[in-house]
Amino acid sequence: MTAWVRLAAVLELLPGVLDSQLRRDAELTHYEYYVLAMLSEAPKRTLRMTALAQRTNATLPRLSHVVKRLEDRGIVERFPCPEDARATNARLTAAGWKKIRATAPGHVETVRQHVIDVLTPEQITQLAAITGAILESVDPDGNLSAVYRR
Amino acid sequence: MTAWVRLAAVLELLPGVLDSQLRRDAELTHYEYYVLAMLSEAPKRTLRMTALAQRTNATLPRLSHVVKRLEDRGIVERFPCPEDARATNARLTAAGWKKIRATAPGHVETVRQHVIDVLTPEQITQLAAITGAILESVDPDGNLSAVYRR
DNA sequence: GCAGGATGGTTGTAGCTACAACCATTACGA
DNA sequence: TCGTAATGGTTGTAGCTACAACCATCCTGC
Repeated sequence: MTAWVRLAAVLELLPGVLDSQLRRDAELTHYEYYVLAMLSEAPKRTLRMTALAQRTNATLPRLSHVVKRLEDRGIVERFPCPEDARATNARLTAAGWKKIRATAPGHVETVRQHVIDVLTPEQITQLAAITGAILESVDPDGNLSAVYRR
Repeated sequence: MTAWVRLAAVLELLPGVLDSQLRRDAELTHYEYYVLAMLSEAPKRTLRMTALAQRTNATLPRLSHVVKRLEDRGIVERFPCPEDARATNARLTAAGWKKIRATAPGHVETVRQHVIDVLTPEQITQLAAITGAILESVDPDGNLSAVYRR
């Protein structure tokens, strides 16, 4: 019971903390940040919408709306995929690359402050195992989140 | 890194799983369920708005909107606090009590399925300690969540 | 070579949350 | 005892997400 009550509280509170730091410092949602981060790590900073949705644990409609807004802000751009006329590619613009480079340190610091630094090394290992088990039951087929699969 | 990526994925995915089970089976949000659960455990099934907001890890405006909607549905009722004219009390109605009694088993089962049952007893203990540490840094003054304080 | 389904993606909209502004009541200090 | 601040709560609104509906392209079997 204690474990569940606390986990529920973390589920409720932590996203708000992350969001408000990013909104304050970079006018970004935590989810938007994640989108940029995944793009920035991809070859040519480009990813198909479906792949990006998987990596960011989101549905396609959600991603589509978010990318549209980021596109309006000049942070990403979309173009049709040459190999598959159905598909759309999303690519980080130069401005987007600058943005995430500038934003990352502050965000990483926030994550360290509230999660990593308050745990012992053993606890971090434990957390990886625990969240891994939960993810496997929440998303058994691995439809989402190819990333967290070891 | 692995621990954080997975935790972020849990933060993104688990609420959706809980929400959709409750919406499907009871037309309730996970947060609304939590509100009803806290009321049902309180003396006289009544709590002041501020206390209820604390126990549910939410801001007062959010709670106010939610309670208004629950009131419209006949699940809770509000009445001014006799001792402090500023304060408002929220109380579970008979219908609300029936509702949560009917809903709890299914919700508990979902939580077991996705969290409790996929972990070993040691991992559950570890999870309580880990989330406890995170909560303490996210909410150092204990402004919220009196509940999870041991 | 084409019918039917699967895949990839967008759009419309209802509903919830965050934030700021606001009002009423109570507590406190000089 | 009165002015000021703190407390308790509500409301308005902008913005994001979920869900459903929709369209276009690709694949498969026959």
